[in-house]
Amino acid sequence: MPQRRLPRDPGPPAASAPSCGRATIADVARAAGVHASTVSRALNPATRGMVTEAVVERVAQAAAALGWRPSALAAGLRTRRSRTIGILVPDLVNPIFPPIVRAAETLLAAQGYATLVANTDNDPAREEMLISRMAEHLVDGLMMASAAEGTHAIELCARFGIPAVLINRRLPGASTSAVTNDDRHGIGLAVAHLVGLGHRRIAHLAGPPGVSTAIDRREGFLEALRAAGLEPAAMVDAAGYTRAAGQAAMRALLAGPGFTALVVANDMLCLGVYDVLQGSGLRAGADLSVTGFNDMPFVDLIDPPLTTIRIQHAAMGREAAEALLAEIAEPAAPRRDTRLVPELVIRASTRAPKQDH
Amino acid sequence: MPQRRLPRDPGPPAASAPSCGRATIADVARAAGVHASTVSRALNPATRGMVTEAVVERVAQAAAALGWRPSALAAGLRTRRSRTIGILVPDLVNPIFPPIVRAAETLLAAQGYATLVANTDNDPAREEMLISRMAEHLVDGLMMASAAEGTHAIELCARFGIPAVLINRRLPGASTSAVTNDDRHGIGLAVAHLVGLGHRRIAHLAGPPGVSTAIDRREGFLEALRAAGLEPAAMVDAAGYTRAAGQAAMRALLAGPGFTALVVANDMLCLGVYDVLQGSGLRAGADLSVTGFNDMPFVDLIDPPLTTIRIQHAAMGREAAEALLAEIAEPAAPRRDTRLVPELVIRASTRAPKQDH
DNA sequence: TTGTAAGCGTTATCAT
DNA sequence: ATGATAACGCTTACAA
Repeated sequence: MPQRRLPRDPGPPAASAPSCGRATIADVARAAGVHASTVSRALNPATRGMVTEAVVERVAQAAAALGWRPSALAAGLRTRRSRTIGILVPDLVNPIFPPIVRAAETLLAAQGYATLVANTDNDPAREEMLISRMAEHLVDGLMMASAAEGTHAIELCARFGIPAVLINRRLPGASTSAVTNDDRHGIGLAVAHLVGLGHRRIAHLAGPPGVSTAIDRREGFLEALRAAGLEPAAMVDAAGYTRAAGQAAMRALLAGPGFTALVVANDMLCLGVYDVLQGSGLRAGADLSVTGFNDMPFVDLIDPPLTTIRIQHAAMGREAAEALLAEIAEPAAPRRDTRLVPELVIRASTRAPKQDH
Repeated sequence: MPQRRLPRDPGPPAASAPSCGRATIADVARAAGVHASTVSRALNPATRGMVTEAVVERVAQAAAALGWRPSALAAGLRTRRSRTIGILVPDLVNPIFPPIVRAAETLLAAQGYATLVANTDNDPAREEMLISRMAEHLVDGLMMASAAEGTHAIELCARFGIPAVLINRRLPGASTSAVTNDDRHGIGLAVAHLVGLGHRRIAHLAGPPGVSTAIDRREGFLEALRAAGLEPAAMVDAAGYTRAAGQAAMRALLAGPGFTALVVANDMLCLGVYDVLQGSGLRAGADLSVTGFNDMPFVDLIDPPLTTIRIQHAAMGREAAEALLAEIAEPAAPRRDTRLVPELVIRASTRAPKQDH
């Protein structure tokens, strides 16, 4: 006998398997002979205390028997939290991001969160669209790696009321928590290393203007040089943190005054530097000392292996996730500005200069 | 005057901004002077046709004015689709996965989907937990890269009714759609290249037993060798697709009969091969020709640059996403088994053998 | 400690 | 073409 479907037939009070699809909390309640709200309390670790041991047991058994799984959507609709965190990166293919995302995801998963990942392509419009979409999905928080300049990401998050944490780069006036590297210190390690090797004519291939990592590393470079009583031999800005931009900047540097060592703002740029060096019949290490920044995967395998500043990729993802969860748990808590301390990794791209000047 | 909170005060019928939090469809309805269901129809592209042009316009304006954003949770609860897709990878840090995930995410984002990413660590228990969690979040589909052996992933997806697509590896008896490489063909390209260079004593460093990529590449190796009228000089299985496993297998190979060329099952293993070679004072290319598989990022920069089989990383992610969306749209459609055709990339790790045997 | 009932924001069915 | 209403599955303030 066909029945009107919408007004769900309450059916016989006896325990019965769900007619179709997944079991709901009501099915479990029926099977356990208690009310749905009791099931909810028994199954939720936070409220389990309100329920008698025996009932908890009975409910758990019924739930297991029916293969009940909570609906994150239904719960989220009610509680206004989705147990979901969003991560925005410019481009997951850039090798510095996977370790960060991976570490964050692992920590978040352990805390019961699912992780949404999206690529912004450094495109503010796209970023805006992605943040809106994540807001629609009611993400509990957002981690943003290397937000592009001129982004409205922070304002958007604020408007949507989404707690956010910045990774890798800070943003000029933002009062958002951030987990970054101590870039000034890091670049100082490179300079000190080169000075220790006997270099006196040291140049800097800087990152793109306006980006916090570039600014801090440039300043750190100048500061460290000054501390050693030296002047920069040359300075050129790259147009972006890309291999191609590294090539262009390196060509510009070679057209200028001479230098025996080059402090580069990041490893990706170094790939471009190596390209140009190879094209000029020069060799990193032997003819020119080169240092990078990031110690991204496999720069230990390129030829010659790159001396660089190792950042704590995984710690960055972990700390950012922790900061975010803390902020979600206690929205009023003060923001954190965490600086991770990088270390120098010496490989074959740096040696003493051929001749002293 | 304090009021009871839960029974939401309907308030004056006049258009009024939402008291707090985001505007709902009811707020928009009030502002536009129509019923909520009309708003829903007007705002949903699929049902917009049911509503008068003028009303659509009025509703759209009201929605914009109130800054209304749809709630994916509420919609999902009702429609049983979350517009969310899950991607499972063993380890995002393995460089072959980011390009795949990135391409998939980009395509999915364009189709209005959000992408959940998680790392399984090749741990079946963890994988099971992650799939369950994604099921709780009601993912509309799941993409699984390199499912571990002995996994119950497929059964789980079936139980939860989640459409799934395999990437990179197939699974023995699975009738799931899969997007993989034509591994037999690919490895054949490597063999043909080496034979063409004059090699006659060719060995194979195979992948871990039981994995489809390893099996297909091993068979493809033997087949291509036979086609050239040759016998394998040696064959050793690696314990996994890791650098360490590559080292171990390479040591085993060096302990056996001699060979002038080595076909390795993947690039990551090649890193281990290079390590051992370096430790033995040998050089890839000069002393032993070596080929890899995957053309993962930066193997063009290692020393010597690796001759390898380039797979279509991005296409893999794209095709898999497309296949998944197709399956979601038409669950009854037949499964697809897509093989992407790889190509040979010749670099400095292969040359003619020093002397002919 | 447990039951009752309302409500989270949508969509879909029915009636008009 | 639009309105009324129930339902999606869960949580929680309140009552008992």
